[in-house]
Amino acid sequence: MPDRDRTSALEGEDLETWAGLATLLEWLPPALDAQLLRDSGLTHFEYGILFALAAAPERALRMSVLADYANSSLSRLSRAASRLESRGWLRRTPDPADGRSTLAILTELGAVKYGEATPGHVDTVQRLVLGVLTRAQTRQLREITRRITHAIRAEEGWQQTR
Amino acid sequence: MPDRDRTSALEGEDLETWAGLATLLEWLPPALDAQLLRDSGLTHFEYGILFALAAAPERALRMSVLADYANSSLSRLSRAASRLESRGWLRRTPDPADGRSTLAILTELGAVKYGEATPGHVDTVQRLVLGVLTRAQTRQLREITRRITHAIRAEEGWQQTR
DNA sequence: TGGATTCACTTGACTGAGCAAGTAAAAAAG
DNA sequence: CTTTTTTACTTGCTCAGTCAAGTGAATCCA
Repeated sequence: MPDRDRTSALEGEDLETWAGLATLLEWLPPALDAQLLRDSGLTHFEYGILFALAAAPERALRMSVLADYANSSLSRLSRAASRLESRGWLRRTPDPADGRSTLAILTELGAVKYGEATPGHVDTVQRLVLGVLTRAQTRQLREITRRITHAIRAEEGWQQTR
Repeated sequence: MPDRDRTSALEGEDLETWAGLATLLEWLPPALDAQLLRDSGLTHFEYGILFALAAAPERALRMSVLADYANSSLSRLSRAASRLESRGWLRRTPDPADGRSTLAILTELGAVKYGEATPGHVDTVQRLVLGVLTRAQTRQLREITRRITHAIRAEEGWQQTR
């Protein structure tokens, strides 16, 4: 684990690295949204919700669990769920096991929608990300994102679902 | 340059890699904003504007050039500039050389603000990103982001300042 | 068992970003 | 030189996201 000098300005290679990542942070999300919106009328965030539900047993998850999977605050998820619900792709019902919880359930229509949206999205991820990296880089990227994510979690006391 | 199989679902290591990056995309920007907002009342985007101006000759740049540096649409920059202007950190004046263009100029107050905000921000970038990576990983990250960014630019016909 | 907490959301108010339409200046066309 | 087009923004509208406050349901605890 390195601990390079901590002067008070990013310089040289570090600056380049950081600038590159910052640029990625600005450009990649809009690029993903653009394809999904154009082809399926979904944001990447909404797609993520469908993805998580499609993979879940009974195609159902508690809102709080889903929020966790989708890296989302509960409030953001709540609004997104309203949108998806109004389009018939999702429905919500109180959890019979605990009246406080709400189950988000992917409808049949939602499952179809998810199936239709997937190939284009996967293709985009391949074209923009996985496909342009070598195997070694893919492996490194996995480790790199893991380390950064851990650092973030450590940073902010790690509050559950924010 | 690899060209691995293109089935229509992300699986195994590819899925892990992508999930890791997607998580980073959700968590890192808020983490950066959180520190900057708490300590300096600036978003990362606004900080980027101050950074670009501080490094520019005369501390001035045309809005369109600045938009490019800040990975921003002109409309987004225009609003951000209004906010910064109302707080006295920036002023705008028509470019004497071309009346269509507007020069964004960092004020003395803005330069001070930038100076005060920088150490904390740099420290955060070190703690969350550069400091948790090995030298080799930093180098790889630079190349990885470069490749992905290029792929995005290629993708969308690359429209100037969006 | 009953009153206070805690939990799991939902919602109102506000802010920031995107898109499309508008404006003024410069450049190009005729 | 006038008209048209292009350039460089700015702004109104709408919408997604945050924060804080609100609402029931479950749990704690005396």
